[in-house]
Amino acid sequence: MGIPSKYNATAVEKKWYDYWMEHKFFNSKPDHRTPYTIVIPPPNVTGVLHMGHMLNNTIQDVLIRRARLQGKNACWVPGTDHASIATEAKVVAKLKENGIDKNDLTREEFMAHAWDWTNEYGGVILNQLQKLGCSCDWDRTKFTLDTDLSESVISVFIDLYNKGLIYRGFRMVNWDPKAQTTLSDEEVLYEERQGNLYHIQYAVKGTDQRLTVATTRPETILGDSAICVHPDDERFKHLKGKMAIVPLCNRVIPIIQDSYVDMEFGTGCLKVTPAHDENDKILGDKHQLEVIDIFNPDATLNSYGLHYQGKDRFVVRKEISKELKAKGYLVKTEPHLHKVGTSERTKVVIEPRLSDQWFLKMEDLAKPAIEAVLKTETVKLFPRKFNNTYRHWMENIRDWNISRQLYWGQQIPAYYFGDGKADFVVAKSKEEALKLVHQKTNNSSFKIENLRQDSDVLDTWFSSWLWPISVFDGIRNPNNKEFNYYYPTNDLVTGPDILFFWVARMVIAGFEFKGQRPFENVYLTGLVRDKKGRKMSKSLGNSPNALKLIEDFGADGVRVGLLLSSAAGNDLLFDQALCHQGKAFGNKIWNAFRLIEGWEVSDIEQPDYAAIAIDWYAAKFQKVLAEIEDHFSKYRLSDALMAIYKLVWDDFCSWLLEMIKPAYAAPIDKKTHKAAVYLLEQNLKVLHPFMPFLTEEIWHFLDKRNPEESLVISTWPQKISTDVTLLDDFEFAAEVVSGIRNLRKEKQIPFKTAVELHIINKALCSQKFDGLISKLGNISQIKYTEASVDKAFSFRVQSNEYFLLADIDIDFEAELAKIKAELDYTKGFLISVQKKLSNERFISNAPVKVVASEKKKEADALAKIETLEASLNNLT
RNA sequence: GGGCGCGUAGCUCAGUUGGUUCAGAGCACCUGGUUUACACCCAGGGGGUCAGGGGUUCGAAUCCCUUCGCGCCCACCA
Repeated sequence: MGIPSKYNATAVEKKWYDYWMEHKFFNSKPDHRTPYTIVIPPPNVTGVLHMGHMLNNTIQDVLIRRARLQGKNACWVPGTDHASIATEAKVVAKLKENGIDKNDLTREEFMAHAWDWTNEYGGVILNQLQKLGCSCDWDRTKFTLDTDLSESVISVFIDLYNKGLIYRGFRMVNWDPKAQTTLSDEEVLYEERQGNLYHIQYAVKGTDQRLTVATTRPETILGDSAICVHPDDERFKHLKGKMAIVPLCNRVIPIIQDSYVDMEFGTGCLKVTPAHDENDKILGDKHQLEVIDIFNPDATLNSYGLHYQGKDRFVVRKEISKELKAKGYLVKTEPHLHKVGTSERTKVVIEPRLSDQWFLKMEDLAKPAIEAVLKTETVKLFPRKFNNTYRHWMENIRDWNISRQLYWGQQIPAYYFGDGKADFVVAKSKEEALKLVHQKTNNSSFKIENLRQDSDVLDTWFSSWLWPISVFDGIRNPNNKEFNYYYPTNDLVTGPDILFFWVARMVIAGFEFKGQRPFENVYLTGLVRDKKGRKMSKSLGNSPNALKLIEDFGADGVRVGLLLSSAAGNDLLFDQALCHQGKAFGNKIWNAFRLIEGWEVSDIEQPDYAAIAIDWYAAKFQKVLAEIEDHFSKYRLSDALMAIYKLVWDDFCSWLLEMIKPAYAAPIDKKTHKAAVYLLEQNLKVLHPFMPFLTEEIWHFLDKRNPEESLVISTWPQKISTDVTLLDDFEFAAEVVSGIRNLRKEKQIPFKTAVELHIINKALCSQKFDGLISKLGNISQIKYTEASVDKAFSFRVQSNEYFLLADIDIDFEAELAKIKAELDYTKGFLISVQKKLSNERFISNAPVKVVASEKKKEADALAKIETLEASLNNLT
């Protein structure tokens, strides 16, 4: 089989992905090996691959592939999330396009449409993840609305209800008037908006006095049930016990006093609208005020809105302010910057609204989860800085509103049998519910037809918080083999934006339902931003097409590009140039492989220089391998990749291959070639998690023909002991080579011209690398000498002196100046070191090690000065 | 308003317990180099008052105080 000169990523990637799938290399079953498990953060079933997914899943794939190479039983469970609000919104929009209004459909009809839609468009993202190379066990693919997962959700709801942790409450919730559902606090985003502060006058009943309130929402005056002033406010003391008249609707409301009011803000008079503001609701409860809801669910005004009935809240705001002004009630309007809650999904302004909702008590549930992260560290966050954020949220946790007024999701298993507030039971089926009703009421005349199931569904996160458990069926069958084997999972990789939505709640669920952490480590990635630091978004159009990137740079190139500069938890400013760098790296590896494979191998003796070069790289590889392991242990994946990048590019390609490369058209000896191939294979192993396709392709060219010899299921390099002195010796030799190259460049001695090198080996450095120095510097002969050489260019490495003999005129003045400059610098350095050493407090306080190193510096400097002065004397 | 974090080369960032050449890496830039794997390349080079100021220390990018600039999270005053 010929080796193509260009690497064709697209063709290669498809070939190997199919091959891996065909041989089921990604599949996992419980066995005797140590499991290594990751559950994917399930993307929205309707989602398409974007940069965030690519980063996230590349990281997971790196971790899982490395674990697989380490001989662990690697299991990466993929799947999708039903994403109730987002998906339902898409289905509603789609139906609307076809002229169908959701409200005209029954629940069952709507669900049928939604499932059709999901089956048709859903899960596209999973195929896209395959293009990226993700080695998930696709046979395990789960969906949060699968029957088994839904059953788990329902059973958890019932369990928590029976424990007294779920309750029904009439509460102020975040209402999304577009989606017509409630949102959790986490789904509300606050945006700074320019609004107005309207100063509106209310008449005081029975007097000709007026008082002025300031409000940002004039339309809500129709729902006012009191005016509130501070009890200590001298300006309003005379109003105590009086009544005020609401403009336009002329309703008479009390003037109450409460220290909640901020005397400094606005006019010091607050209008109280308990139905439309959380704080007003609290005030209302305290003072037993009437609750007047003026809105329909879509945020148009209802009959309390008088002549504004049916109009949208924002339209009314404009119109009512005009009317108030015309009638003399509006005395002032001033610009006011304030924050407005908006829906994360639909972007519309949230309306605080009172309604019956289901809540989960969180305080006690959170306790083990707080302890696990902050005290015992059985769950570790990477980077650690998120511990503080986690603590802050968990210690101030509020009850979780888990009901949503949607169809798409698990319907709440509560069944009503009467009109009273407590006339319901919670059960997993109507039949069971009926039994409970009979028990509860002591009345067996209730029939199934009399039962009405709650129409709300559960918050999506109420199913995804079970994900690490439910994908292994750990709720329904807590003692099943798979669950016991794979759970707790090892690593979770996700964005910090869902630390509370999801991560914290999974920890809670893990302890509540299994008594164990759901995962050991949480790797929090940064957000992918554009080059200018802006969030990537559709509206800005700054998000690159993920699939196009893979086409252009190859999956390996994109993976490397993404990882090259993405430290955990830091935002990643994405630049396509990074992918280009990734692709170039692939090209470099490909060509290194072509070079090695292109050599003609012959049964000749191995040159000494080749033997030492091979030994050196073997030692270097081990050193870097240890660094890589260390980086991985700290989840510093980009550092691990950079270490490999430099190892392969600089040490393997630029040094090793140049060192062992045979002369033009000459063959290479068998032994060196075999060693080079072996070392290349070692490189491929550590590269594989990052660049799975390219490495597998090369691997198979290296005589690995059988499926069971595939790189993907190969073994991670072993740690072995090597001759570490070679590393220092090589560093020294490399400096000598650099010295030669510099002189050649400076004096314009072409590389083709061989030169002689004389060495005064004062530092007594190893001569092992002389052969290589000759080869890399094109040195005709190396001579060791005691005395300086006239008519030669010189340079120094530590206290060693090197002379390059070339057939070129020497500029003595220039040589002299160079040596003098070096001498001055070294003397200066010596003085600073000696100053430190003559400081008694330094000697007595600094650790022995540090003092010793300063002494060594002094000795080295002295030796070098001696060398320099000697050559200076020789020249003059 | 409360909390957390950041500011190091043109850009993106490492720098762990204050102490070995600790002032670094990658990219970008500049100079030179094409017959012999790769111009997606090779060899070299320049570039930083570690945001500013003060303090502790024998010693500070690292610890403390302060000023300035930036980001995130939470709560939210009508």
